[in-house]
Amino acid sequence: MPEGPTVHRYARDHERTFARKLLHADSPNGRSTPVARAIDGRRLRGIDAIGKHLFYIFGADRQLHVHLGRFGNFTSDALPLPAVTGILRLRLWNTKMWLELRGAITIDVIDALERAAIESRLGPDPLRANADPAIAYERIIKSRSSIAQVLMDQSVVAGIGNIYRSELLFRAGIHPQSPSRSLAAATWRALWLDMRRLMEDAVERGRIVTTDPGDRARPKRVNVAADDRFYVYRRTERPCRRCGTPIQTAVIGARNVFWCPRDQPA
DNA sequence: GTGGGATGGGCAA
DNA sequence: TGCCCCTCCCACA
Repeated sequence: MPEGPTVHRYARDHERTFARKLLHADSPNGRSTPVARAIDGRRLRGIDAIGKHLFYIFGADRQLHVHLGRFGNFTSDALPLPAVTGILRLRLWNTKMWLELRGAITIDVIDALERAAIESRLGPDPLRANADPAIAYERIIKSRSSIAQVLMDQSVVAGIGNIYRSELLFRAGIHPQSPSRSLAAATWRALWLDMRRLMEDAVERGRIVTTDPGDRARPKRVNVAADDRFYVYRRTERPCRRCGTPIQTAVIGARNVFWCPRDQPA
């Protein structure tokens, strides 16, 4: 269940393990057999991650496009291939390692034109060096939606998901229902820097942590709500880590958003 | 055993 | 806005 950093982390790991090598591919559940055939026996040249999209490049016009959706995930380990369990859409392997892909919403082989069309729909990705936050800001101040709605829009910022929107707004002290178009330029610059830092940190750690060290003294981890990785995400009715006020929740953009009514006043 | 959710997104209306 | 697809897991019986 990935946001941008999870996807970038996969790209980095898979690049190290599988790039520049000949790969084999199959689709144990049969659903992606045409895709497996299109890449089986070919050399993986490199991998690009843009927002939540992954492109495994076997040639300019032969790119494996993966979007994990809400449920997709990869697992990887050393050969031999394990016995197939569950619904296994696509499996890749080289002479040393294997990779399993499950639950993805998109598994396709596309050409350069199709890739360009996908990229054209995405806003700047804070995890990419050439990302221009000014492009996102233009869209933010034109929108008539709430800031929580707009932050989830992949054509505004690519890679932000439901955890980050709640956590970023808490860290910035912004109420999720604030109008997007009233966001000050300086506030946006600070928000961009904060998201880039948090997302880069998540790529390094391999997990999302949005709390600052002083706010997560308790090491034990029982469930998400008790987990001290987050300030507000899925902590409904629990006391705010900063001020003790019960965390509120509401559905914005068909997803639950969480906030502290005291630290993020309307 | 089952139902409801869950870190997405595309599409029709 | 609502519906549908993707799959797994856990609280609750």
